[in-house]
Parts: sequence; structure tokens; C-alpha cells
Amino acid sequence: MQVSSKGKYSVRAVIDIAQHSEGAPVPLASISQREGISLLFLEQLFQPLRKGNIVKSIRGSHGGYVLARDPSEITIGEIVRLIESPIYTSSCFSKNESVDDCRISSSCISGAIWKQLAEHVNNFLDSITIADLLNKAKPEVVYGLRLKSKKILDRPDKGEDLVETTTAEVA
Amino acid sequence: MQVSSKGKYSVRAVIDIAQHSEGAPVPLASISQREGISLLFLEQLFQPLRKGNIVKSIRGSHGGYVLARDPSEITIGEIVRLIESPIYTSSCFSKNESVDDCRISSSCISGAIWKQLAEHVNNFLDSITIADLLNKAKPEVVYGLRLKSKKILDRPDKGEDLVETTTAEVA
DNA sequence: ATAAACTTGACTTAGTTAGTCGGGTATCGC
DNA sequence: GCGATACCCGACTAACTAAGTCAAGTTTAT
Repeated sequence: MQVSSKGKYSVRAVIDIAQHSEGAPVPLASISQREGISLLFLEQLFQPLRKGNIVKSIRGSHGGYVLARDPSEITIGEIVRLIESPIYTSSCFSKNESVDDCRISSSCISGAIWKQLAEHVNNFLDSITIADLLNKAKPEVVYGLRLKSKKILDRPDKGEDLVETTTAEVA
Repeated sequence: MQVSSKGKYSVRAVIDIAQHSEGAPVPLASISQREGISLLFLEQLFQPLRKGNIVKSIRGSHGGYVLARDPSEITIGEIVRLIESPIYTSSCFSKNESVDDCRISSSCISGAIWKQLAEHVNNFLDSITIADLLNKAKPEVVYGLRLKSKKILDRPDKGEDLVETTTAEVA
């Protein structure tokens, strides 16, 4: 039940482009510096983003990436689905059986939940565009959640639960 | 962005107990048979469930497990959080830096999203109790989503994307 | 031409997940 | 009591996935 680091990094990278491209292409090297993401890793992330029509690449000297569409037309959901392992699905029968073989009622009952959960998640992420994030960045309100900046940063509630990941955690 | 098999199996197992215990304890062996889950695996799943006060164990001959509370007081969210790796958190600064070092605005901006997503997911899963699932099992409506049973089973949309997992997929 | 910058695909490493094994301990029914 | 039933617990392993690296390109502006 985690969004992968790849997904988080990708969203950050796209925001970075939106913030720093003034019509001119933004080279990965500069994103790498600002965001503290390895250049080689970024290159890997940008292939799906390019194919998914989130960004356009401009090759050659003074090249880089620009957004392929208006920030208001790029949703977080799109980005995450391009980068992440397939958004979760669930079926309640094994692949060797036909639909009619499904006789485990508890399986079917709970199966509906996972499907609905996936829909919820997708709807939520699809409701947020890059433009939303850019606009809401300066005012202290992001998406209906009032944040006193500090509050969200040191998360007084979850201190103990921080899992040690290989490198620093991504936001 | 997946609910683990462990989480799905656990929910199924708890439903199974609710459906088959008539006051009497339900042995894991019978859950194992009905649900097609390895006995050894079930044992592993039930330790956290017991410690989390979802089920109570009754040892000895004719023992087994019963629900520790009324089905209407057990939510899916509780079960999943007990079984799954820590529900996801995100911070926007690395652990070696203090809060004030956070200067990567795109990181903070997007970080708020993951936090909100986690809240959404938890709220959704916490809004569904075992009792809900039991009650809605027979009528064709589960949780506001009208399902024509067949429709949800063969998922006409996602056919290609089915990932081959080691064993059969869990619902 | 040359350097900046993207492109591609294979590779490595570490961690997680799913599932197993083996040897316990408690309790019931006879 | 004693044996069968069934939970208890911690270590183990195999497979997979995620994160990140590397090397050898190709494209294009100047």
C-alpha cells in the first residue's frame, strides 16, 4: 500500500519542469541538481513520461524536456499510472478456472472492495492536476487540507513509524 | 500501489470465520480448505490479527478462532493495517536534515498529495465493516456499487494487464 | 566537428513478499 | 493421565520487485 519512489520522483520532476521551464527546454541535469535525483535514474523515468505524452523531448545541445500539454491537463494519476507497476487489479478466481467456477463467496465479497479502492485512488489522483499544485503552492492551503507548513513537515503523529529505506525518503 | 496478498487473504479469512462460526470456534484447517489458503500461511496471518484484537484464539481440541468483536465493529482498514507493511508515510526531507532544510519546493508540494491519498485510503477502508460485507453479500448491491455479479468477475476492461503472480491471484 | 543532451537496454543490489519448516504449548475428551 | 487436536512462534528460503548504475549509442545546435 505504497506509492513507489519512482512515482513520487516522477511527479516531482514534472512539477520541476513546470516551475523552471519558461518556454525553454529543461535539461535533466538541472532537474537532477535541484531535486537531488540521480541523472541516470531520471533518464529512466522520462522514457514512459515521453511515451505517455506528458513531456516532450528536445534533443541536441540546449535540449531538454518541456511539458507536452498544459499543466492543467496533466493529472497526477496519469503520471503515477505510467510509472508504477500496473495499478492494482484483483480477480477472485484463478486464471485456470472459468468465471463460473468461483464458489468461494468470501473471495468474491472482498474482491469488490479492492476494485472499489482502486477506483477511489484513481479518482482522487485524477482530480489533481499539475496546475493545481503550482497554483496552490504559495498560499498555505493545498487541496482543502489546511497546512501550517511546519505541521505537515514534522508529522508529530507518525514519528516512530518511519521506515528506513535505502536512501532518504521521497515526498 | 497494491494491497498485498496477505491483506486480501486476511480479510477473506475473517469473513470466513464470520460466516462459519455459529458461536463455536472455527479451526484454521477448515478455513484453509474452504478458502484454499495454506494452513501454515494462515497461522502466520492470525498472530497479528489476534494481537490486534480482531480474533480470539481458543486452544486445545475443538479449538479454533472466533471474532473478538461484533462484525459491525471490525473494519477492513483495521485488518489491512495490522497485516500490511506500515501504511505509507511520506516526508519531504531526508532524515539527516532538519525540517528547516527543506528547500525543494516541488518535494513539499507533492508530498502533501501522498499524505492526503493515505488518508483517503484509510477513510475508505475504515468505512467498511465486516458486517457490511456479510449483509450486502446476498443482495446484488455492495457498497453503493451496483454489481451484476458477472460484470465484476470478468472485468472486461483490464484483461491484458493481468500480471502473472507466482500462484493464483487473490481477491 | 564537437559538445550538449537525449536514448536504449542490460546489469546490479537490496529489500520485500509469499510461503515453508520444525519444534513447541495448551486444552479437551476419554 | 494421555493422546489427539489445534494454536504458537521464530527462523528460513525462494522469487520477485524496486532502486539505482553503466555503457554505448544517436540527435541536433552552434
